[in-house]
Amino acid sequence: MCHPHESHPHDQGCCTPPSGRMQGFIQPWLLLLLSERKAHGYQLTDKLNQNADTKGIDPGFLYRTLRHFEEEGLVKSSWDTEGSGPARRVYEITADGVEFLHTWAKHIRSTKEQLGRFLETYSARFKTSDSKKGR
Amino acid sequence: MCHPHESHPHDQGCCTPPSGRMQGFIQPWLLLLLSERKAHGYQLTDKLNQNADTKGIDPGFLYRTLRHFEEEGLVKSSWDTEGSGPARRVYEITADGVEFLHTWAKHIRSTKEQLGRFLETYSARFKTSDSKKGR
DNA sequence: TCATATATGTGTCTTATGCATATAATAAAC
DNA sequence: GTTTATTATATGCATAAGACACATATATGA
Repeated sequence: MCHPHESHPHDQGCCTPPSGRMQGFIQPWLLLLLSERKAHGYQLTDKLNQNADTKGIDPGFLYRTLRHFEEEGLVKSSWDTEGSGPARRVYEITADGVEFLHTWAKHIRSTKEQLGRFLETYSARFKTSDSKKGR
Repeated sequence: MCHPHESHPHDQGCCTPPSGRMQGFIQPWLLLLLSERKAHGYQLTDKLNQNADTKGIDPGFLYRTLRHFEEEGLVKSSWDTEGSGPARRVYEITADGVEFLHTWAKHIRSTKEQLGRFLETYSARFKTSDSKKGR
């Protein structure tokens, strides 16, 4: 299991470059979206699906994450029974949540820089001396 | 468990910005180092520890990863019984391993770009209008 | 009343990785 | 020459993220 040349559905890490999304990438997007306006899970799914980087989120994961955020005080929720269809749990970001989004953004910036440093070293090692053999 | 304001030793993902290293970050570094010269695990640990981004790797993880790479044909190993101390298992990257490193690098470049797109959206939302309230 | 769309969840499994611990051989100390 | 430290490799176990499948509930239209 987990062969580099087969592409298993949910190969993450291991010896394969993670084919899926990087870990902890959806969460800051959720907080960012909620910082724009309050929304319920289904709406958030729609918005995430409009962005290639966050497309195809698992609803189970989404709702669990939102509940988790609420436990942590990053968001708060209330039921919206207005309108048609089943009730929606509407999430709203808290001050703590906004603060936390800022912390998360700093982390993402630093991760991006780490990746940049890897790519620099990598490029220095393989600068055009790619010894392209066929392929 | 996993509260944003407590900093647990190995908080990864969840609702906290991952405090440790991002998933799948050490592996490409290992292949990159091995693409420069063959080495045994202990040497690789030393080299990783010289880089702030890869410092403090767990030996168990290192050796397991190397064995895994070997199963996948990305590296091959042989015992070095010369010199003092216990035998060292010396790892050498294969052609497949080099190719795979390139694939991995592409993935890292794309992840970096994803992070960039998040940060752009984030900055657009919070451009200096940080509404700094004390804190 | 039965199917369908909307909306929110739970159960469970795999995998990555950290931490603790085990093993083994040689070198150095006593 | 036996104990201790250093070098080196490896296994066992716990946890957490996330994917997948499935369960639940309400409203609407046929």
